Amino acid sequence: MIELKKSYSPEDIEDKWYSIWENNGYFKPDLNAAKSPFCIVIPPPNVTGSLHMGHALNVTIQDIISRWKRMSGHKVLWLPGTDHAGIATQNVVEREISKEGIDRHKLGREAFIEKIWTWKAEYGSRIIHQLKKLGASCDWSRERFTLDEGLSKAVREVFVRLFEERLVYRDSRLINWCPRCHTALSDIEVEYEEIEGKLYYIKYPLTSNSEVQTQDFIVVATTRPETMLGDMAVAVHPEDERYKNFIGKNLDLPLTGRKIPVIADLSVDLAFGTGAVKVTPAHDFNDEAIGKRHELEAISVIAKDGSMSAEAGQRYKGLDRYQCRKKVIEDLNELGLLQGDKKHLHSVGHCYRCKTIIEPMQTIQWYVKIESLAKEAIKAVEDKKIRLIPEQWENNFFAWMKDIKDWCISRQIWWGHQIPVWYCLECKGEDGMPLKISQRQDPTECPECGSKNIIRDPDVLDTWFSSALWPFSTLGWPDDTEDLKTFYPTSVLVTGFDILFFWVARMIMMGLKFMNDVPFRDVYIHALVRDSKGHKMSKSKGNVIDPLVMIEKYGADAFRFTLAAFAAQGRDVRFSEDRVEGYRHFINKLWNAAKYIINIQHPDVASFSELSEPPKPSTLPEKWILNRLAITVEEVNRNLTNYRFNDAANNIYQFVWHEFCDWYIELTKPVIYQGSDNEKNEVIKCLFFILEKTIRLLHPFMPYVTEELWNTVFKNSESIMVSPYPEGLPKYSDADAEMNYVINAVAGIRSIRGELNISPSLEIKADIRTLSNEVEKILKDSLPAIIKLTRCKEINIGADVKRAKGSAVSVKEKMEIYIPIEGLLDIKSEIDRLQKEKTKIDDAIAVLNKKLSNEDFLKNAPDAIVQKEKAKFDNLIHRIGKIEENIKLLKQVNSE
RNA sequence: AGGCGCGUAGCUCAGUGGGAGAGCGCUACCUUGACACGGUAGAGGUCAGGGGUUCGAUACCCCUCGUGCCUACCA
Repeated sequence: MIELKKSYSPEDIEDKWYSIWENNGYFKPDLNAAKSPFCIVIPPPNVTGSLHMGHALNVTIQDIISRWKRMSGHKVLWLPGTDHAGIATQNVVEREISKEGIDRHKLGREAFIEKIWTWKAEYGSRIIHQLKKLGASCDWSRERFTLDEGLSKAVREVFVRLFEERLVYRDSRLINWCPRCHTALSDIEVEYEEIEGKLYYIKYPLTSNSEVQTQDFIVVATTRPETMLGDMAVAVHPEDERYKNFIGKNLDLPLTGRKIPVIADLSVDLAFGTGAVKVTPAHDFNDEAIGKRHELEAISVIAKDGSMSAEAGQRYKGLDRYQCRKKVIEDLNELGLLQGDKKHLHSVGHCYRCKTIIEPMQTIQWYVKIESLAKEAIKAVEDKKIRLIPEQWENNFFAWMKDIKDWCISRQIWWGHQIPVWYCLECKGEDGMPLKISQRQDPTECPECGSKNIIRDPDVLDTWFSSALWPFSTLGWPDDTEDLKTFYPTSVLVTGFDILFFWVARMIMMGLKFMNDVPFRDVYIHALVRDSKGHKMSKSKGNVIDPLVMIEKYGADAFRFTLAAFAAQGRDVRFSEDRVEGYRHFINKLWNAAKYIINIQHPDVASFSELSEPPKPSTLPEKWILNRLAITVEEVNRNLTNYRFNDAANNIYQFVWHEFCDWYIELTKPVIYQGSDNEKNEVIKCLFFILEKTIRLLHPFMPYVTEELWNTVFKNSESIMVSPYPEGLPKYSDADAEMNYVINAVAGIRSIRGELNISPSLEIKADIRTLSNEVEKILKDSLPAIIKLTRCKEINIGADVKRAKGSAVSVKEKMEIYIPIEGLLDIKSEIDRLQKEKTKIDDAIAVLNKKLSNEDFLKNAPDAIVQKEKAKFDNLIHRIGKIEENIKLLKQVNSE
């Protein structure tokens, strides 16, 4: 005897099924199977990470696709792994050890890296456990980490080849520097944030031996007064009448004793500030460009830790850049050279890892020459070798790729792939710098001069360098592995738009360069998960919803289904917990439908669970529900193909609840409880068939509950995971329209009962005048069901049915429904009752009216409460109208 | 400043050249042999506003307002 608990409780079964799936190897593709390959590589979460809503959405979508494709007959590889996340991880561990009063420099490079590995061993698998909680069907036997031996080999190979082809180079220029992380950052690792600063107006006096009057000066406007210590010129627009006479003259740079020239440059905006710009080539990107045009020197007055350098002068040296700003202002003020300041809104670059304000800094770094790589990537997208979904992202992609700058790939940190370059200290390369050596094996001597006096570059590669190789490095490249042959190019990449440039664009470039083929065919770009107000979730804002809490409260299935239902293309997700609760109810609904079905008493009921052929019914409800199922199956498959997960989820929801449960199951009850064994046979077959198909259809969305039902109700294969996905079911196209008449008849009778408040326990008579023979036949065939659903004792159907005196009417398509209410209701006392109710409602309206015209209430009550009260008010108004109508109807019936 | 979105029920959101929808919330009734995590009947919307195209616009085009994001600039 099969049994199901009264309601579904996820906590009992989720972990159980997950380990059964994993232990039975259902997540592993069979490479020898004669099936077409399908592959997704996971966007590797940071090892430091813990599951957030973004991951949850991302992973749910990938799992839906993977399970769907697996059931649809592909050999599916969903390859998981984690990213070493250079700066982020180093920061986390640095914070950890600082609690013990240690810093990494005291510890030394090797010992520090050792610490990180220890930390990774302990905490790095947390995120993996959390992915499993969601039900992710990844092949864990192929799990990768970006610092694995194999992936490191790929990184080495790629770097050396780029080096050999001169696509990487070393150069000294201004870069974004994080003084806290103590490393260079690439352009996109800088986040700009609008902050309110001050614009200071500073007087730069003309040098006294000039022919112009000595009291003359130029006023410059700056937000960063401390950088004036490194000023090399003041630039004005060549056409600016105010300054024309100054061009070529010298100014005394206050606080320094240096003299700097006034130069003319077209980049100066006449309208901004004073029209005169102080030029600090060492600490500003625009100024660097001006400096280059005018062959100015660059003096770095800020050191790499954000303090002032010796070049800033004895008075300022060692001060923090912001302390120095204060001091410079004070000093200028004392000298009478500060004209004033005003508030100024401007956006300032911050480190994307630690949020420290970045400092443009002159350093030597490694770069990837990107232009040729970008060209190929653009072409691949233009030629539709890669599809971006939704397509609108192509615009952003092209815009970014066409304007892309060389990629700074060296980082002055310790955690990551150390750059495989050695410098010979004995001989020089073409550029006059120490000779650079980059080989697949660590060199022991200089290949040019044979000197053993070589040292390795201490820097590591940008963490995104190894991520860029992920689609092929994880499959075994540079070795020619079976996995690589089978699964590259991968099928689809599922990712958020926030890493489109960090990651996706670079994978495309590297894939095309080193595999001569795109890394994936489709890129499905999903939305960001935001809070209910539309803000990004972040710890500092305190608006984070923890996916694990959702799973614990509602179960993974309900949570996953919610994410799927929210995942409309091209729109951000504003997460609301109410929806999760709603979908948990949906699961319970499904659970109870299953309970209804297996509780049916019938001698052969067990045999129906092994049904594989679709039933061939002759009765309308069965034809109708099979037709609805066939159409739902078709739509779900189509929507999944088009990455329309929300539509697919809604298709199933609608079918299960509002068609299968609301109508079909109700329609089966007369047969199940009163029908003959033969009639019952047909219906039971159909019930089992629908249930079986439905849970398979739902499995990619709700893996756990469907597996549980599959194993409880059906025993025909080991797991629902390896059963085929429904498709191509037979349709009964006429059934829809025919069933509609039955539904209308039922709805019409119910409507009258509801409106007139006829007790549900009262069995009534109804008459239906049909306006076509077809409708008459259909309704007569379904009579027992209609009677049962409307709790009638008798229904007359026919073309010649007349409206009896004193009956209420409901008009539907091709039929008129009459219910004689004389005798059902004691009309006089019903009118009395309604009058009394009317008085009650009148009072309630008066009270609410008073409340809603109370200004204190409107001012002080929360909006939601006010809205609710207003809604109540409207509702009461409407009800009073209805009651008046009904009183009128009853009076009329009474007089007939 | 430029680009890309969004503005539909009280809230969170789907949707479409012809019928305005879902979940939650709200009102009334109902413990009807799957389910109160339920059922039935209801209320609630100038589909932001204004123009245009069309026989017909919530949907397509233009403008305005509001709002979000991205890129650039910000001395």
